[in-house]
Amino acid sequence: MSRPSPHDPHHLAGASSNSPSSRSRASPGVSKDISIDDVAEQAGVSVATVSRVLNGHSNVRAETRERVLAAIETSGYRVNELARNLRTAESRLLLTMVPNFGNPFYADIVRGIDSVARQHGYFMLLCDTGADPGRERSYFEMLRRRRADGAICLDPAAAQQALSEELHTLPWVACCEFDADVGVPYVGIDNYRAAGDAVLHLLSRGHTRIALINSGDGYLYAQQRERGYQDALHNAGIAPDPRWRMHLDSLDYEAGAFAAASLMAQADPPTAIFAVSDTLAIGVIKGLRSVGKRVPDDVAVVGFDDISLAAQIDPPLTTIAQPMRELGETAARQLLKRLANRSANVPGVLLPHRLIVRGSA
Amino acid sequence: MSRPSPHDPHHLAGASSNSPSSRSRASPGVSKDISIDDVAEQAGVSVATVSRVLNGHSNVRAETRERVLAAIETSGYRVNELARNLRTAESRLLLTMVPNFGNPFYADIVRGIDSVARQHGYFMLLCDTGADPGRERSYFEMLRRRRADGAICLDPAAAQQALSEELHTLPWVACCEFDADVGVPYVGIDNYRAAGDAVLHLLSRGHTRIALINSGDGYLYAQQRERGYQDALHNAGIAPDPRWRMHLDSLDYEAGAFAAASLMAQADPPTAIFAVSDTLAIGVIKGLRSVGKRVPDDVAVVGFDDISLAAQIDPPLTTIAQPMRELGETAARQLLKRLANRSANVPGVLLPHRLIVRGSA
DNA sequence: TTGAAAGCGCTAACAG
DNA sequence: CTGTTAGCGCTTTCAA
Repeated sequence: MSRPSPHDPHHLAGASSNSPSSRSRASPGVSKDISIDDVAEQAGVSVATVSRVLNGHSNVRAETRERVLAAIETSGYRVNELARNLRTAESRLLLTMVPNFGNPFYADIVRGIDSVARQHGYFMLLCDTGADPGRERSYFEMLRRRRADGAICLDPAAAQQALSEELHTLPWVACCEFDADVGVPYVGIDNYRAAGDAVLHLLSRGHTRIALINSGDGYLYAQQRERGYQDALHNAGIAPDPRWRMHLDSLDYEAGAFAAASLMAQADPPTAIFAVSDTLAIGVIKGLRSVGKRVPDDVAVVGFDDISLAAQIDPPLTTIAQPMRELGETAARQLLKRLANRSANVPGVLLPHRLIVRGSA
Repeated sequence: MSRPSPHDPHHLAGASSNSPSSRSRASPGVSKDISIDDVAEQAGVSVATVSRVLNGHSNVRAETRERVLAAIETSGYRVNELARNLRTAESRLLLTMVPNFGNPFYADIVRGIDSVARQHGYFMLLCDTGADPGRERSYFEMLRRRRADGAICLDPAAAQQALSEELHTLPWVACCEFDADVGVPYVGIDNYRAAGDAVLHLLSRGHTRIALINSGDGYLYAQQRERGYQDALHNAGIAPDPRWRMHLDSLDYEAGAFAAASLMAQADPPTAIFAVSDTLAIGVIKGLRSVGKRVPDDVAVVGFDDISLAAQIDPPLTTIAQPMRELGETAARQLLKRLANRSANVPGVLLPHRLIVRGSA
């Protein structure tokens, strides 16, 4: 998208006008709306011509274009995108649904989406669904009502599936949380292998009593990571104690702290903990400390995601890094591709993760 | 907004239709769009009547209404909001501009805005400006182009002012970061008094060598808190050492850590630090630890905001709490008020802060 | 209680 | 290169 386009947010018709004439026909307080007709009249051309210069068409004589531009400038005209959108049958809005935007994990993903969207002349609407299928549905409904052109959904697969029968025809892609078999384009990482890598690291440090602090079952990634954890342990000839597997319904710091403390209260407590998210892991470290355990000396901790805070805590968190920004960018590009060609076959894509070894394990 | 409204996102015309007839006229892959005309025809009424039932008008005979509803249901019709928006000349979209949505401080504010917006049939578009006046301008431009009806801006006052001449006529309100004299409706807290309260607390703990870690001058709140800090000290008969006042261009953990370390490298280092944001304060604690200082024994730390993480770190952070959720809700209500009545006089409002004493000071 | 008809402001054939 | 014109799909007078 290199040439100036009508959808480029930076292509501001008359935006630099500070002249008082911008409000030439203003009645007290309210500035009267100027339409394309006014501009046409002022420039002595037809609305079609104005529309052409607005949209950067080349078939306008330079001199005419200047005249139109001047009229736009002095009148302070702004395109009415409501009208444009109706006419072109697109809203140029993309939805991004997250279960909880207080979770720092989403920040960079969302930035990635936003940046690609803007590059292509779209705006991104961030929607907090609270992982509630009802809320989620109401956002998908925006697609049907043409308030948005497409969506990227990071909600739990469970919530997605609750709607899936009716959702197949809608233009959206799943991000981070997806069911490869469901036929919706997706982008994410290989959660199974990533969890395995985390366990392998702990194993290589000599741990055998390794606990898993997982989130609830609504998330597919949770199941994938759990299988990765179990298989890695089995492959090492270790039969994991089921008491060491915890399932939490929250990713809050508190939840992690609580889980860690209750793990330590067991008879033969684990010497290492793999938490499926950094927020959880940070809580775990706090919980450990509160019951007098040192990290990593008494208990090693590995997290997941590599949020920016992970490097800041004490001790710095060893974790599996997800390429958040790329995840978002890729998802956005997939969606755009689907929008450009509704029948395009957009495949699922898996991006690489990597283990970041810091102080906690 | 108690009666079903055309703008209630939960008022989903025909949303519960799962019948295959929803795609009755579908060609392979693409489902043909159904318009209000189709519904009218199918129900044997005029489009005007369909429109009336869509909008919950009472002047439709019950039997007719049923017929229309049935037609909507079986056809799987969805209102085209692009058309509706053009006709009613509103987009039902509100913008929220934040300088950096990775900053957890904004999470609850944004939730507050979102919740009030949704209650009133608006959607909220979250915009990350990066505190860049250019980006900010492009979002304000959306108002002029009618893509959004109003905006709430949390950007630095400096960025707002860069645009202020042209922005007076636009429907927006400033939140948290505002210049009361500029004539734009605002909501925030009394930063001057809040900073004073933080200092008073440190004073009451016996500290006299109190440092200030502040953000850059672009933020008005920074100046207000700095004055609060200075005056509180002066009133206690203390002349603060200028070397103890630091100005950072970032609110990152890293920045706080670095500032703390360099403070401690001074000849007569302070025994207490007041950081103007919790993220900074968390970094400060880490920085202190990295140079071998204990908190609060060697150095006391007070933060600002009371983000959820504040209670989780070690030691738990003493801080000034802002009523984030209420700030957002109030800002949204102010904006809505202004939208409902363009000439309404919407005053600025200050919400109460409070000191939360935890372990760090 | 209902319908006919006039646009909302714009884009895109189509014709010149 | 430019203008005329027909809508996009909806809401809303105005009349009946």
